[in-house]
Amino acid sequence: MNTLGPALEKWIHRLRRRSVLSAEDVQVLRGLSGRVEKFSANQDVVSLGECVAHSCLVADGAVARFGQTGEGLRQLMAVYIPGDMADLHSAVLPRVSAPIQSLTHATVIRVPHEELIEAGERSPDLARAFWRDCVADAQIASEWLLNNGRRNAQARLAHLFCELSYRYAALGENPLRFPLDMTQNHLADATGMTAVHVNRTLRALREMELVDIRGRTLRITDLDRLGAVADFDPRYLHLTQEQR
Amino acid sequence: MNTLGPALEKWIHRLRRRSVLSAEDVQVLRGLSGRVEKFSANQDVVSLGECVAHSCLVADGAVARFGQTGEGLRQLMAVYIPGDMADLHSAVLPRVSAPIQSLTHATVIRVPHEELIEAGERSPDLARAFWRDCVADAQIASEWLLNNGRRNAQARLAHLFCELSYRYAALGENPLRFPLDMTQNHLADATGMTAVHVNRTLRALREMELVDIRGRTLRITDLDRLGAVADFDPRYLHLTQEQR
DNA sequence: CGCCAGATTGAGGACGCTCAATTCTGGTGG
DNA sequence: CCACCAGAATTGAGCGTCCTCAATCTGGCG
Repeated sequence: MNTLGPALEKWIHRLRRRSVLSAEDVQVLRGLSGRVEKFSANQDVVSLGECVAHSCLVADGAVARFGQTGEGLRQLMAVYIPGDMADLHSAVLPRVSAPIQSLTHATVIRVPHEELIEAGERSPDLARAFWRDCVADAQIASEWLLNNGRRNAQARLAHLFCELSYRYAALGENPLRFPLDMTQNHLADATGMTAVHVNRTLRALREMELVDIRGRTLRITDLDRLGAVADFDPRYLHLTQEQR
Repeated sequence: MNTLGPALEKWIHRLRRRSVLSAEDVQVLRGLSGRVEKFSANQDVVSLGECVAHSCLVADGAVARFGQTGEGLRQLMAVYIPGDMADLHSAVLPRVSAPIQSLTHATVIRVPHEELIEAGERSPDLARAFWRDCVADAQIASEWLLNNGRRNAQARLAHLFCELSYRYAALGENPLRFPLDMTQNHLADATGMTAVHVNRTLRALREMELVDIRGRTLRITDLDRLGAVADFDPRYLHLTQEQR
């Protein structure tokens, strides 16, 4: 364990679910440094247009990547929970094309690109693991595109909840009861809906006894049926190792 | 020039727009091999669930990546035109989570992953260029997500046309008159609409004197106004070099 | 206790969908 | 060279999901 604490371990754990890493590679990862920063809700972690020199590892809370139209409509492009390296991709494309903001109180560790790139140059396996991680995230974005474009309101929300459930499960946490650090406005921006319609749809899901939101925690009453409503197939998350 | 011909040169050209590559790196790329394959419309180039050992370089025509819901609704996740390496990402994630199909007659060159990976291991710059290319593609998918989730029918189609215009321009071709190898059904699947509504929206765009589709070619009458309707900002395409 | 962001509810309207029929087009074989 | 055909484009009518606007309610915090 190093100064970056459990968040880094979670990230390493996730990388190892997706790639085979040698003990040395893991040691290199454990040697990464970082600066801890805390945010309250709805603050820019990384701003649009900025040219960043660090990637953000989420240690606590939740952050998200936002897109925005000219009229100011927002679209959430990804949600990051503890153990996620929110913008690993910025290591190779440092100009920020979509800002990252905190959804609630969040703490983030900024890891220097320099160290990530150097680690990748020393170990091709590590370089490939980083590349693969970005590709896996891209496939999540693609699934969101499908979700957004071709499913109805209930399925969209259900799908998002299923995704989070599996991601929390992969962290070893309870997949049926986990923090949902998003307001209904955030949910609306994630699913391309309005907050009003999110509210009504949420009520429908509650009345179907599928999910229940109490404060900041989401309870999944029936994951199987929720998955059926969502048309959910967890394979796109690439949470299990699939080697070439 | 090698056996892979102008398609490979186009791809190298695109990589060099996004990354600085040494002359040696370029020579390595030119040394890649590949097997040419031809397809008629709507055939699987790469099938769902398959574990592929090659990436597909588009030489002619157009192909696209498809998502599909349980009910069979389809969502186009990306369109690839000549010079695009459609699934470079499969080099690190070979299991196909979204099939690639031809949109019209298309010819594709299958490049062995082996050679790509080896090239990346020899040259960290090349490895980073591949990684960056995948990241840039991911940002295009994110922009599609925003487009799909937060813009109306006219803007969605206009945005797609603008994107293609800039991508053709980057290949040195006419940005105001280029092949649109997509049926209205494809356009519908790309934008999360129905074919009927695509048709009506297309008529509206034509009546606004913005675009005109004749057979398989798209003519852009007024790119500036089209861009305004689309709320288009080409930066997400990463077609100009932006170094760290 | 007052304040404020977020959640909830109502009513009406619009954008895009469904279903179905018709026309157009390009490629095919006779 | 023409007739034919299948796929694509086009149009109409009616409907439904989701949006807009606006008001009210709730819970946490200073």
